[in-house]
Amino acid sequence: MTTKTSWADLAANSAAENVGSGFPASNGAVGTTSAPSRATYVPPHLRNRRPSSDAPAPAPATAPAPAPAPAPAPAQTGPAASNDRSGHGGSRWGGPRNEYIRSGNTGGRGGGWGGRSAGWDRGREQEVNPFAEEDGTEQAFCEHENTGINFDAYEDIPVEARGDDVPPPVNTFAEIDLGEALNLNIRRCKYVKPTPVQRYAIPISLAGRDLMACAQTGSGKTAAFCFPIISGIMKGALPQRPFRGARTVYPRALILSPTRELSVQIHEEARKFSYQTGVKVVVAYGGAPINQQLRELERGVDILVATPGRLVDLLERARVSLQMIRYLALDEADRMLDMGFEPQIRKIVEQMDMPPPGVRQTMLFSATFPKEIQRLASDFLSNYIFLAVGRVGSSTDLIVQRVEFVHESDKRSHLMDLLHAQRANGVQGKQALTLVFVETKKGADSLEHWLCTNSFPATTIHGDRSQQEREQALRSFKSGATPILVATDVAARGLDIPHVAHVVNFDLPNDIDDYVHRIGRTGRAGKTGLATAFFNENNGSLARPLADLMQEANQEVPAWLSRFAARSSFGGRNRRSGGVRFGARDFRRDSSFNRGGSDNYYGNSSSGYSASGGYGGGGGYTSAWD
DNA sequence: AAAAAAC
Repeated sequence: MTTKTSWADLAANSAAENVGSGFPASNGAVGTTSAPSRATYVPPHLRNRRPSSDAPAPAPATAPAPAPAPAPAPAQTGPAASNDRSGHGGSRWGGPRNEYIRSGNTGGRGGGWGGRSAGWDRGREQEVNPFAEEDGTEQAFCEHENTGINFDAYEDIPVEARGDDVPPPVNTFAEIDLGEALNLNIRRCKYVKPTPVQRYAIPISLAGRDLMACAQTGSGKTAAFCFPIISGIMKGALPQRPFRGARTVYPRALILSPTRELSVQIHEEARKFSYQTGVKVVVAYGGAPINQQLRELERGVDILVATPGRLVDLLERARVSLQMIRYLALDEADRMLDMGFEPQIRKIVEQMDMPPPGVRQTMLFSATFPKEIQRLASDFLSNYIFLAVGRVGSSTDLIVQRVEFVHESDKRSHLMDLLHAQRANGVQGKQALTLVFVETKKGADSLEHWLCTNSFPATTIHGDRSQQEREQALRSFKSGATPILVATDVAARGLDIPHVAHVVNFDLPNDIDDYVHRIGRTGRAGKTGLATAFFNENNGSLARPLADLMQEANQEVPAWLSRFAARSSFGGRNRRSGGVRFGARDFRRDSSFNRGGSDNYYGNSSSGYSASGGYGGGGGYTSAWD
């Protein structure tokens, strides 16, 4: 067994490093209020009808328009607008750029379901500025963090793009014709240049191609599928809305995700990207009052972000039709297609009124993509491009992974040691954010209670809590009010929680995929993080894949773990063969599915797949870290 | 075996 103290010290140091000096108090509302804009939402089918008096305002041909937007030009889209690369885009909603509006509606983020009616009538008249509604914590971090994506950490990333006629990648956002409005939002988000997944996925997607992408969430995966969707909807031909009933809505794009919180997060991001583009994004998920979501939908929806259960409900009520869907995106696609979700997904995608593959454009994103799931997924795709953006071993030094042998009965005191050390090293009395994963919902409640009893401010998120409690827990954790979050796998995937310094696998998962996703909650955006796992005799089946994973990530593998691995190295999906960890492989390459598509390798000078061991491990397993 | 996802 290794020494406790060294682990604890490591945790503490890493935590302190990540917290930085300016951990602000939570919840300082920012953003000012100014005169409401008069722009209203115009549904896509009306968007080419521009009032005759409203001639397009001339704009400088080049300057990226820091000036106030031209007069309100309600929702001008359509082919005419689409070719306008230099002109008056960016302001179809009119109104000055700095109309930072904070409506009671979305300001209610902190307040649960109540109080949302307060700003309702006002809210429908204006588009809330999504850049102004961050809480104080986010705002304060924003300057340092958003601009601080550590692109150096993304150098030397091997990429495989495979399929017919793969469009070449871009190096800058400027090379892509996304439109002025979207470009302005990209600048507002302080995205300086595209991340690797964006460089490859956006051109592929803009070319209208289906895509299976294995990519890291922390590096801008959401934007990678949102930008082309928003751009495409802005430029797209105007649909004839089919008649079904006054209350049925016809979104143009559908984004599905496996958890409610992830859908909320995607919605928040997509709203930033689509601000003042005229593209309306709505989110629908369970556990929250459906009436409110119905009202949102009635106000118009171009992009619907949803969890599967609530969407099926809406479809069965005929409140949503998928007939006009042009874009389908599945986030965490391998999870969406695993045993628990597959029937629901098939129902939505194959058995309702969604256009078939080849008519709609389908994009699947995940970090892990087991071969058997790839096979399932190919049902939803048409002549797709397989894209893998993986890190080579050295880059994963960003997350320091530790494994300790801890008997069940010792886990709590062991956790306590880690937390004590972190608290001692906390900055300004604030503890670094620690995310503790457990196996069961009961276990989560029990551990949370025990931590609180021992004066560690903790909260918990799992599926037995009300949605209100879940969202409150997440907010409280993010703000630092309760710097310890005990979670089940509901929080394992996709959630972007800045400043998580330490992920503790109090109970290890049975599947190495889940481990990969869990530890990916730290070390995001090129920053470092620490992941500690408590391993004991109950985790035997994970020994081999865990040891392989750690070795490939240049982590120190304890000798006792290697012994466990040698003992239990028989078969199973968990088993990794060979040294291929951060590579990715298109299952079409080694199956009868192979249609002879061409290979496209985009390595950079110093490393590529060959340098990192290639894809030839034959493991049939694919992962790009998160 | 557990977790997630509708009411």
